[in-house]
Amino acid sequence: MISNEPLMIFDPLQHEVLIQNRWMSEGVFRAPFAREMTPETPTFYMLVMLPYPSGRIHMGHVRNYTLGDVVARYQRMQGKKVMHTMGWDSFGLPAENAAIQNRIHPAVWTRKNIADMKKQIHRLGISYDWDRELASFEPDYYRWNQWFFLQMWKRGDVFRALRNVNWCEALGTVLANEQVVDGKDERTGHAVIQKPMEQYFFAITKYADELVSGLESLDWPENIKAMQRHWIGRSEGVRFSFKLNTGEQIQVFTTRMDTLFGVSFLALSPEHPVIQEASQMDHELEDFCQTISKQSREERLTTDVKLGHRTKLQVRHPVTDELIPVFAANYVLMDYGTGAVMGVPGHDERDHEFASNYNIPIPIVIDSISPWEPGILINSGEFNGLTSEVASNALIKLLANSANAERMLSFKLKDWGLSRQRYWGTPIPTVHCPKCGVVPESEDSLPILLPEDIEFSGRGASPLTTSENFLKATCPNCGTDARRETDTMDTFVDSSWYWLRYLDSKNQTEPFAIEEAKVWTPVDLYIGGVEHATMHLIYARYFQKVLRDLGMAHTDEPFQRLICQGMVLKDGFKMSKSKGNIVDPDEVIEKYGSDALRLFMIFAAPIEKEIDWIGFEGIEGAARFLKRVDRLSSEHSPTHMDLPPLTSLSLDEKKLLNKVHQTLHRMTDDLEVRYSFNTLVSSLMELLNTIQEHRFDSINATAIRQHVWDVFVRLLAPMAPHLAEHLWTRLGHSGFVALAPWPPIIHELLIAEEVLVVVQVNGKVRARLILPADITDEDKHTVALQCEEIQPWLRDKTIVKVIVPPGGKIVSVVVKDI
RNA sequence: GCCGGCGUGGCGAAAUGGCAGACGCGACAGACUCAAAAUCUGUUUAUCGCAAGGUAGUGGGGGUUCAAGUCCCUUCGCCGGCACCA
Repeated sequence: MISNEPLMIFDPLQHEVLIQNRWMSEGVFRAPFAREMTPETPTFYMLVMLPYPSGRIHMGHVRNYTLGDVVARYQRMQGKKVMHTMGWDSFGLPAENAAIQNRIHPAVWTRKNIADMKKQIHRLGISYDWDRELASFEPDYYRWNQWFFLQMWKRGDVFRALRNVNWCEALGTVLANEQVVDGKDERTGHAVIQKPMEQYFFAITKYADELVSGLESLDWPENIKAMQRHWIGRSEGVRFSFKLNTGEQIQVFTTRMDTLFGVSFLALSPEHPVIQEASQMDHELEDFCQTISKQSREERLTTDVKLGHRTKLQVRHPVTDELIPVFAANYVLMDYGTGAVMGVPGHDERDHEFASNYNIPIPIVIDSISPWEPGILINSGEFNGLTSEVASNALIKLLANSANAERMLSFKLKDWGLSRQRYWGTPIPTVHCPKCGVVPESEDSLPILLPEDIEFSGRGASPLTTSENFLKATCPNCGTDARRETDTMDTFVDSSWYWLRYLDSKNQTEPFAIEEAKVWTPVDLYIGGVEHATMHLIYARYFQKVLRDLGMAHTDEPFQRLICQGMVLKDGFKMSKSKGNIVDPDEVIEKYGSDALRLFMIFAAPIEKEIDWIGFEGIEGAARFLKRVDRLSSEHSPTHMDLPPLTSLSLDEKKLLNKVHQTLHRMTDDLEVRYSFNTLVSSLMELLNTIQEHRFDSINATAIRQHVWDVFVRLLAPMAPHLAEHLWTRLGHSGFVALAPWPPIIHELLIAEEVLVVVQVNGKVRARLILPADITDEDKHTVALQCEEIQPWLRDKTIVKVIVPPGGKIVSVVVKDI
């Protein structure tokens, strides 16, 4: 050891990089493969959401990665092997837009952005295993998207169907929802219409029920679970048919079978086949359907005026045999339920509104508190007097044969449309054969590579259609010349399994080895933005279930615990380039160091809340704290002496050690159970204040101080790892604090010698007593009643009762006037 | 409209039914300094009081409890999600 160097005061700008380099060169954060570990080795998988490489990291990233790093570093100090990695969600629209605007190839643009962001993330000192880094735009990654697609095709999980897309006639291209503003292309202002196009789908609705029930077992925030439940929208109901006068049947879906006698019309979606057929002989109906079809989905959903058109069709009520008119109505959606609704205006708000507009009778058939609630049936023939539930069951039974009534589950969740008419994505591995139709590629032809000879004009069909070489293919079935599929995959496919690729990112023969997944998954903790609460987190859960059924996963759910962190704002607004209110992390690091930035991010607010970046005062506070730690600990000269026997300690010394171990206990709980991060910092600040107040100079002082700082520095290490590393060395330790064991709690030091007991009279605090910690509850009772401070409050009163909660810190006396 | 969450000092916040405001920021005062910065010390919910101390207080109202920021009911406000889902 060089005598002067270890006592050096820490200079973030100078020392942080050196420490980062040491971590890197020694491979401190390398995660082992399952095959390198014994089965008993404890592991922890700490995952943060895969970032899009936009070019610069922002404070939201800093917050996310710092919080993840706190957990990763803590778990490592607990002796676990930790999987903590970083990668790039590097396909998607922005790269393609950059290509159109700046004539730069998406791959070049993306590579540069990744390099820039990586440099920034390095400066934060996050403990990633960079050997496992991945980027979804590399053929090495996306070939496995294609491979999964083929496996899913085999299982019948992929299908093709028509669905509306945003079509811009002027550009001859499909646009993403975010590119369409007010029914126009955001960039050029050309009109956008809805046009049905044939596309690929993953049959996610097959798993809809499991995606709802699976939420139960997850340790996720309630609001996220609620969002997912809502999104999937499971509802139990009945499907049955009404007969048209032509003999044809119209199936409806209802959750209120009990209101059957209140049906006074049928409402069908304008896209319903029965309406489509009828409109061929009814020009007014055709016009109506035309009008509605021009509305975008958004328009249709936001108009509160319900539009309808009375058709010439009528159906028979399945029980009463009455004639019921059939309407086409804009408020009925073809893609939910059966696309047809039995109109019960007496007991459904929307039907009521519609019926009022079109002078349809409004029969009342349920007696209940509110017209929309279940109750007792009235005006319902032989069913009168039954409860809604009993009547529903009876009606289903009655109509089982005559109207094919059966129970049915319905979901709001739609199948996952994964086709994108774009270049910068995973090519879908199929060909269009004139003889065999759409045929999947063979596995050994993968990867289907993105071609380089592409023109980016922003108009016309997918850029892939401009590559002659790419289009040329042979049918894997019959060998005839075929045209290669030009659709690429939704980028949500990339992010639906990446945490498994991290486990085995260099594997050339399979997406990952199952043995690795068995050891490392499910992910123990996943941290990311709340904006991914539904889409990404549902798609990822779906993929996990598919993988399980392919025999490639051993759990039903991918992410056991989830935390969604709040955004980082500036003056109440989201930081964004257009608002010019971005605070660049680099700027902060250059001024205060990354430890200070990290500490502030942890301390500023509870993880799930927003942080408003008002100014740099918060950061300065964090930097000030770190400087105090550095200075105060530098007053101590390291020693190898052990902690003296506890019996030889003075009260003052015990108090300090007490605080140390109470802090340790609390912080361990915050990290292990509560996942409360801001309180970690305040606990540590409190401890520093206590250390500063206890500057005793006794025989045991040096040995005690060594213990105090040994613990303190390790508690600091997950949050401010650079300074902690520096101090660890200065305390005379070799090796990295990052790999040092989390300090063990000395239980004798957890219990204070003295405790504060509060005496309340009628709920008001009247005395504070310092009593020996081992006092019995009986003695507490006695001492409390005798203490001087409460006597005035007992004068002229009768003591009704005295409550001493077992082991508590309070004595509650209840009195009343004599 | 429905679902979920949140309302605590000047500000960010803490408090596992048991001392509300820990910890930090800011502010004010003092020490050091020729001065400033940095650092250190103290004060900082309101209100009454010279003080000791009292009283009120966690959006509003009500309740349960010896004890409520915390649990229950109700009401207002803010944020997020979904939005004709039959």
